[in-house]
Amino acid sequence: MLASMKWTDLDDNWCPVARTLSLVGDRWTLLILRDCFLGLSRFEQFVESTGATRHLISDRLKRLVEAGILAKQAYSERPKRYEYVLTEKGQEFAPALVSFRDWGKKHLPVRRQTKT
Amino acid sequence: MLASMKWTDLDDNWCPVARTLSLVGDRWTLLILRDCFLGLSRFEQFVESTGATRHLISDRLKRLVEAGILAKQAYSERPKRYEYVLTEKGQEFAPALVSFRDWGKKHLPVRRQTKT
DNA sequence: GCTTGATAGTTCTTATTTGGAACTTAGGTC
DNA sequence: GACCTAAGTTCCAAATAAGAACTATCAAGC
Repeated sequence: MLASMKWTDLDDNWCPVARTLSLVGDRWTLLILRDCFLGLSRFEQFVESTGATRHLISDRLKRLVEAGILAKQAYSERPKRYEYVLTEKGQEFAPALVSFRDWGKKHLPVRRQTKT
Repeated sequence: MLASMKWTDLDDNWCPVARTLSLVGDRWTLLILRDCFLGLSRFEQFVESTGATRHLISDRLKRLVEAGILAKQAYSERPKRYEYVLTEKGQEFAPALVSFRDWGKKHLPVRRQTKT
């Protein structure tokens, strides 16, 4: 690996960690997955819960569906409304998120600032 | 969470996953950690192994040291040369990386393209 | 004591990605 | 027919990353 590269180029890396990161190695993507595990499934919910822009959510959901981690399902025909649910492949991300959760709980306690 | 935000703003989020991601929710940061677990410790090694730009590596190492995940240690006094090693806090990331590795091995087999 | 060679960065300019807000589409409610 | 909801898209400005060259500090060779 002589020259610099973009993260999407990692998808064919020899290392399974790198390949995984080429898909989900991104703050918002992982937050969306967290939300899915918490039971959220709709576009507006992801926007509200993560605080990311609609543009980002749109892009990341597309990526996740393409990767077969989420599935886009119509929950209403008229008007057409869609929701995103974890596939089995997506479900298997649980251990990673649990690891992050545990690490965060142990090492990053909330500093309760007086915020408005 | 009404307005959009930056990922570094996640550091005081109610969710431990979000707080963790505010630190390491970034492709290169996690790749650097992977490298550390593989035994790498020097600037040039990270540059070569990850394929990220020197700028990025520099920035991410700083962040990781600040967060107490890596420690910067001099391995030579003259000339001053430093290496980066996992702290205990950093070591405890192992389960997350293992999860990523396992997920990648299972769901993202290498497509052996004939690349130059 | 000048040149070459590491290592660990920094600087610079350009390109790509995000942020923020408004707009769209398609139907529903009052 | 004015307003509402959900799920996006579009636009421009701002922030971040890419790519390459440059710097600092010493060691080794000649």
